[in-house]
Amino acid sequence: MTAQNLFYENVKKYVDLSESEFTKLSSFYHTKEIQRNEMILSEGEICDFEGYILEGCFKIFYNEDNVKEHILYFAVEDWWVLDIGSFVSGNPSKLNIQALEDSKIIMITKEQKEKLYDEMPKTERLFRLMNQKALESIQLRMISMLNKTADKRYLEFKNKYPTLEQRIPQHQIAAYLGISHEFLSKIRRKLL
Amino acid sequence: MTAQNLFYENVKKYVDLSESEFTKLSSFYHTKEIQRNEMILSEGEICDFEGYILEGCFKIFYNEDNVKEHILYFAVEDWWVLDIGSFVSGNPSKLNIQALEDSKIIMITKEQKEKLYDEMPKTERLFRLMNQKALESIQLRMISMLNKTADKRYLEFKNKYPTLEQRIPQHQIAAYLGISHEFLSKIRRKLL
DNA sequence: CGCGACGTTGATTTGCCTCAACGATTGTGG
DNA sequence: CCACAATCGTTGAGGCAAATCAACGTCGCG
Repeated sequence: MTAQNLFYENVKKYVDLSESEFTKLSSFYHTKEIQRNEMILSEGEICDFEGYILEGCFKIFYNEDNVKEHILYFAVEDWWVLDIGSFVSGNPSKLNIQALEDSKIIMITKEQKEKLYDEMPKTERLFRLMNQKALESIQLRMISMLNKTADKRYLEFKNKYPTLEQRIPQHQIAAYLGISHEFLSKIRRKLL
Repeated sequence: MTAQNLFYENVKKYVDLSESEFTKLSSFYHTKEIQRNEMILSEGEICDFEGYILEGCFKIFYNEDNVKEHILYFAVEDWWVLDIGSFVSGNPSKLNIQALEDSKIIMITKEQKEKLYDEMPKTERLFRLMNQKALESIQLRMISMLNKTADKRYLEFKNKYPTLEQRIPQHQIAAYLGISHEFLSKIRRKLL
């Protein structure tokens, strides 16, 4: 499967689109290659794009006191990268988005997105469903945060994203789990 | 403003609807009065409804080992009550929803909701936008969880929902913040 | 080679939990 | 209308989970 087809397959899970409709949908997007460590959004900027990942991996994170990073989520193939708050409201973002690998995404600007909704009303449904999925998934994580100690959350993460656990440095996983990297190291030791 | 008007005003924030369109939209919903402490969803059931609160207050919570409650969110006037995961997928819910006050909501069944989308495509947009708002708000809370100690989170909560802080018993606020009620009590003492 | 990114380990401290005991208030059935 | 239970909040003692700080080893890379 080519990278572009990944998008088509994914879209078709949510709405019926003919090939020509998909071609039209695609025309609103443009491809972008991003190098490892490149920032595609920095705190204070307005997020005027929405990206869909064809290849690679990103972290979406919050920077506390310019010292500590807290990772809101990792995004890999078939996920979205944007700060939805900033994208929707047009307010400056508090988040940062950075590539963890050389990556390839397709992007749409806010302006184009509005046009897309106007010209292809079907996409309202597509993005409603995708938002629902995202909402569900972050709710599950919130429950896990309220509920479970760090070792349980780590096991859950490994279980849920076995490939991510390989691709991403441990100290970043710690920043996602909400613990220090030292403590994650100690958890891993115990689990052996 | 009557309770019904609350719904109209809220909907109009997201999409343009004529009065007759709104009447049609309303016809998909039915009003329901719910008494304090009544459960409208229990763990294991399928959430086949979506409710919009006209009056009152609910907690949406997860029950750990049938002992400890973790509150995913509180919902008051102009919020929604449902388990979106169960509602969308049709799988049994892990969540519970209970009224904290005598309440009045309007409800729509899953079946009716599908019909609503079919007959009034504009509502796709309405619910897409509402989901976006919900997504943004839970993301903010997740950052706060990753980021802040309990006393900061408590102040943030008070600040953001000053009225809720009055309406809701402290031990429930503790369950929302992810701390024990004893510890919340100690935090409050310090803050005096 | 030398430096920066990454990971490990130990010592100490701190945030928060658990358990237990105790008022105050509310609710409820007799 | 009282008695009693249930709910709610407070406080203290002790313990555990996780943070912080510091030191050190490894690896990849300019």
